Amino acid sequence: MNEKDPDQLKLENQLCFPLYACAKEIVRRYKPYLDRIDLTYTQYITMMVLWEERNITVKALGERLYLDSGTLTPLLKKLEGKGYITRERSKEDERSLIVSVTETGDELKSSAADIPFGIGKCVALEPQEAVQLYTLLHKILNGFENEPEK
Amino acid sequence: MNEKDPDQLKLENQLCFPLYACAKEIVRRYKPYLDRIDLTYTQYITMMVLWEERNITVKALGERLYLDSGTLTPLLKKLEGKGYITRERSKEDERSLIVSVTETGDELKSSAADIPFGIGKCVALEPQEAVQLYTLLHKILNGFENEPEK
DNA sequence: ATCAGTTAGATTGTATACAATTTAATTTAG
DNA sequence: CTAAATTAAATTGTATACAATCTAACTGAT
Repeated sequence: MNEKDPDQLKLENQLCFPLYACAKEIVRRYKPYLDRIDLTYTQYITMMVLWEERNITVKALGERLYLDSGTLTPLLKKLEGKGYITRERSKEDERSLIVSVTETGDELKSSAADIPFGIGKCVALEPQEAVQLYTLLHKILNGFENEPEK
Repeated sequence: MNEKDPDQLKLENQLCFPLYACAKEIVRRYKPYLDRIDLTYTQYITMMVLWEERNITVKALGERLYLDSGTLTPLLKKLEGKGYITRERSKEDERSLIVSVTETGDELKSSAADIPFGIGKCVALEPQEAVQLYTLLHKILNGFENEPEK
């Protein structure tokens, strides 16, 4: 496990690569399901937060989704265009934009209800392995939160 | 674990989301290291395959990296522009494009030698947990390979 | 109260990703 | 052998991502 072990630069010895590839491939497999409700994957996880929170600022949404305004601003404008959300400035702090789910957006949730099950079928893990993976990923994500301020 | 359990649509109950977020955040943490050698993450994993294989067709490269020509063609043209690779049609089959690492591209490998170690520090996992994660991710990826032809 | 510093979003520019289509080369079926 | 089918890249169009910058709104220290 040397710091300069040249084998560390082999693709098969990387941890990040299977993570990257897996995430990408699973998101790709969402597409046929998401096409039916006219959402992309990023739009879908955004709606997921809104189905739960009803309304949320762009900043809080970005923290939940690990996305910044450069990604969210155009995406939220698209969701607004589809009529699934509204965007309005906060009365208390005009800098903040509050995103809220519309009735149409809410109705989408029932159409999405079978998606997690459909995706589950394409991930070839036993239930207890899925829990293991979930735990490990969240451990990494929590590690990021405790990172030193840059 | 009902097929229509509404809680399945909560972000925190998703397996794909932490996968997506983790991959994205780790790639983002590569940036300062990769900036030094003027590569993006996708260019880096491409070079990693080339450091190992010396030369490879675009098709085989795409299979290794789970990327298609729509992503690879412009990326490979950039790597060619930087002088790290060459691109030439195969003599045996003019449809195939063979990508080869140049001497300059090869020299890059030693500059990259400390990157895996640097990234390792920002992933807060014990060595045995990293192995566990590696195993689970490869199990999912292998599951994809055995998928029915569409 | 004022202005320097901070904060929230929006914007700009670059680089992926990928579906769908196109083009050229190769293979195969009749 | 030749037309049809297949294959490998390239191209086109849409949608992320994210760093860097910008703008407007708020905060805080004096």
